[in-house]
Amino acid sequence: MEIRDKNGLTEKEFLAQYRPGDYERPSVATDMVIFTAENREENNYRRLPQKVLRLLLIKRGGHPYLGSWALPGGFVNPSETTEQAAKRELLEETGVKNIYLEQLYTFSEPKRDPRMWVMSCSYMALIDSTQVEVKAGDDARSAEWFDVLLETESESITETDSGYVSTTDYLLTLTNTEIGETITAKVRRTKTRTATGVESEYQIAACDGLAFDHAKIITFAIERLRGKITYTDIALNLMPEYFTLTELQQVYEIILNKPLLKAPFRRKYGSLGEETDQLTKDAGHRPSRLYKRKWQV
Amino acid sequence: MEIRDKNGLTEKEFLAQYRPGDYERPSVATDMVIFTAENREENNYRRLPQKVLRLLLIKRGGHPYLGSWALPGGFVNPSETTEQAAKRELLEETGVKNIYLEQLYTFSEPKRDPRMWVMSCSYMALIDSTQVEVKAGDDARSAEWFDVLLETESESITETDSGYVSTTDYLLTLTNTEIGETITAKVRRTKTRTATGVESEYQIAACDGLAFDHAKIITFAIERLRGKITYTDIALNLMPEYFTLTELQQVYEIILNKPLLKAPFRRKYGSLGEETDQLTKDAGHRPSRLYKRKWQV
DNA sequence: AGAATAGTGTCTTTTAGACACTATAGT
DNA sequence: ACTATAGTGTCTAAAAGACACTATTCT
Repeated sequence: MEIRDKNGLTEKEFLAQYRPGDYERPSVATDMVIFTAENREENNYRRLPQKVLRLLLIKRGGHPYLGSWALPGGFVNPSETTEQAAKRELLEETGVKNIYLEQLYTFSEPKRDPRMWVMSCSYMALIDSTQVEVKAGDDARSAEWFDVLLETESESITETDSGYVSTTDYLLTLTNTEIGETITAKVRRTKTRTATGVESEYQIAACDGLAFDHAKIITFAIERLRGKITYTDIALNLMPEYFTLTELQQVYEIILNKPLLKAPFRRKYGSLGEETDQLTKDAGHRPSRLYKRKWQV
Repeated sequence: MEIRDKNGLTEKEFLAQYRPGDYERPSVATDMVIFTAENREENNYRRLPQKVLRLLLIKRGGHPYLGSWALPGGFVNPSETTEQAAKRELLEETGVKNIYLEQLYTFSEPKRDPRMWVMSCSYMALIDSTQVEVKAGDDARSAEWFDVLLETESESITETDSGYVSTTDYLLTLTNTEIGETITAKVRRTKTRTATGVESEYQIAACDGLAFDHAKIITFAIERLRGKITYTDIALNLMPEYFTLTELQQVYEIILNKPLLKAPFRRKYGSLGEETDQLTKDAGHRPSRLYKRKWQV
């Protein structure tokens, strides 16, 4: 390793004398979309509890977006990776340690934070509701779980001479009935296909109660989740260790936001669980077999 | 918008007086894996030219990794997104403007650059070889296209009591016969599945001639490319406007690194092209119909 | 008995995989 | 005529979709 550069320095000498320039650098933060699937009890004793998809938001206690809700997250330290930073934040916010965590996308619009240049490396986390124990919010900030609903309001495709433009208008609704909060946002996804390139873009068309570009990040996360549950086993990360196949199907249905047929669902996804000899009890109807999470390889 | 924070400031007043702290910030760069599919002529006049998958590397003219090859890229400016930075670099390196570009992953190991804290937001670009016109390298740096081969050397899965550990050893070989360079790297991918979480990790086990963690980035890009060609139309981005179905099949074969059967391939991917009434000529065998790129919606 | 859910059987349609066959330009 | 590739037909097996049927527990 005795190669010398044009100044006659070896790599070791070069690094010893190296001083970074003083050009501007961005702050880098992680933002996390933490999903969980929770049971919502029915008042009819015979009825099964319904699953709901929820995500964690934190009320902002200072400017900017004071009073709005934001994804949990924070700045990355020089001694850690973005993933380690996300894990650290996750532990602080939810007290959960070993968790499914997946990098989503790095958002880098220069003006996405009105204070300064901040890039956000976003992550999606999936946790099973039996593990969650959200820390009591201290004075400045309160954390709450919101029911998630992402609906496609309209979709259109326009053919152009060299490609097409496709537009999807999403309506994102986040609700928490206990504290009486409802957040809505409209996110438009545009995909422009020309002869030699594509542009994919998310725009926030309307936003009531969500800070920064977090409506984009949440939409992105739900799209990713929808895409992945059909061909991977990530849905298991939302399930407790023992679950029934109907519960698993409900989780698929709330994520995809559409009903699925029972028999084909069981044929396709039944293998995500390992049959046990346990049955549910006191259900007011035929008991259901419990399955154990079986991670696919 | 007259909400005031605990210091009695409105958002506008807050932003006017806001001064960023002087904590350390990372430099953020983009690194690009630019793929193209090129024809390699055969010396038998009857034989079809074979497609090869190539990627662009740049020889480093200074420390660190002086003399090694690196992915094209550069630092992100405060006025642009990472994607705009990638496009700017792409134009500088290849002279290509409208291109398929996809964000891959943000690599953030604090020590991935020995000089300082640098995060890399990596992108994959696909360009069709008829568009490429690599700029002549100036004195300090030369850009070259390398043939790409990613092979799975070994694969193993060990079941643990609460999950499993799966290991894939990849051998990455990049060659350019004209300049007589061969670069090899071994990348190990480890996926650790425990009761309540997954860790996915890429490690460089050996590396000869590639700078930084670029062997990881390239491996990641090829995995993504392999995954996506089976269920999207991205392979079209590697094709010229008019192509034969055999050429398209060859592109699939070099990316997946395995032979495919002709009839099922045509049934599945034939619809990626729109039939024209043009035929190839002077082939020494039956001419082939030309198809036009047909972007899926 | 009746409500509500659990779980299975089976039909049709689609898709994937494998392989063999026919077709055609150029030398 | 022969070479090398183009392009199609068809069989089988597997998967997806739809729906109806039977089974079981608790009140």
